[in-house]
Amino acid sequence: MRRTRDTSNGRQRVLDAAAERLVAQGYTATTLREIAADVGIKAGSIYHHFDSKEDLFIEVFSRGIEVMVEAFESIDASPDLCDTVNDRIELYVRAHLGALFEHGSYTAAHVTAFFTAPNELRSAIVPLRDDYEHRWNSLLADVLLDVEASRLPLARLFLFGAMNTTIEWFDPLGDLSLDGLANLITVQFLEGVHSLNLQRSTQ
Amino acid sequence: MRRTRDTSNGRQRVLDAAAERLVAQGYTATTLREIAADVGIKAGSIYHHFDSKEDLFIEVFSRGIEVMVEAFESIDASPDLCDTVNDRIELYVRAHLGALFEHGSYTAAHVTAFFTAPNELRSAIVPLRDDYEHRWNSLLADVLLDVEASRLPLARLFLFGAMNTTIEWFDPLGDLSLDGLANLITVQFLEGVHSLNLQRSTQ
DNA sequence: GTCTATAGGGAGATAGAC
DNA sequence: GTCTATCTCCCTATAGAC
Repeated sequence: MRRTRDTSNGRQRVLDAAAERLVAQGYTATTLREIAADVGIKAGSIYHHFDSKEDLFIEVFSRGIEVMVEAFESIDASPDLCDTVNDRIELYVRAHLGALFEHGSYTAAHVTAFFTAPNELRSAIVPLRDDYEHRWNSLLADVLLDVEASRLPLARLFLFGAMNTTIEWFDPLGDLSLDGLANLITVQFLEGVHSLNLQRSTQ
Repeated sequence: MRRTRDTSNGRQRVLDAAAERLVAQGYTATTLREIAADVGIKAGSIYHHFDSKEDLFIEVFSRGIEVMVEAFESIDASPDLCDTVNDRIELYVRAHLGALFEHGSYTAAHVTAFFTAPNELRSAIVPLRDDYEHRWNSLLADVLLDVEASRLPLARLFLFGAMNTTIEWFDPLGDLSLDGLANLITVQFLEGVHSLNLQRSTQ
């Protein structure tokens, strides 16, 4: 594998460092000086790659969603990997968790630090977030034909809540594997969502 | 109702303003100048009430947990309000959501901004968090006798994930009431948690 | 592509008058 | 209990040398 001279390498390392700092500290607490030090350059040099701090972090957050979308689409592309509806959903849950824990810090940065970013930056990212959420809503509507459709968007929010907060406590090196975690979340979600059919309409 | 001269009133208003700013902006982005302006005083005056920014926010976060604990204990104190296990859990879920949406911004501030605060501050709060989480683990263990006990701590984490992220999307003025939300979350959680008994052991 | 040097602004915190 | 004034520090961002 030939290693060509990659001019974007420095830029990439800045992005990686920014994502890691975001997870640990949030937006405002993360300084360009720290990021530069992590990479081994000076703060001013970052402006050769990005126009501003906001510009840099827009790219980090966007990449965080792209990682999730790519994981989601990789399941879409192989629709015959499993037999049952439950197993199919579990694949998507596993992909989402994989984006959080196995493909760098970008998705983790997005999930933990998005709400610590300035409003203007968030506005630029919201359409991408909406797109990913829409994919999930469509998936659930296509697959859970026996569940009242109007309940699914709310159920998805509960599912996202359970999945995304794993970033606060799950240890990939602990006893429970990501596969095991995906299985547990999926089973609990699917049993729960089916129960909504039996439920009295809400006040 | 006689209105006595209350020397802690100014202090209380600073705390309230700090909690609201925390929800909107996170720890580092919230400045003492802003908080002072919200209250109608100058930044330097805050130091008459608190030793430091960190000191002020420790009190905000602590109060956020106290509100949850008080809501939890108010259910403990009236154990004969309902017949079934499900209804009983629903009362606690409703109390937790009430702390998030109906008793000021303190609990919301804690849930959204805790991880944006400096490490030293977080360390001071962690024992209080642990205490509240322990109450929930005990509650579930006492009440869900038919569920394998080792699964309950994980199930509680899923439940907290679903409850706490409602702060990102739930609108108390919308069509769905807090009672309705509590009912939906509880039903989905309980059906899901019972399904764990049937599940293969995880890898 | 990275450096040094620095401009310009805003943060937390303190001292002392009122 | 609040004010004004100010100290000190660190941030983002820019300019120009190498």
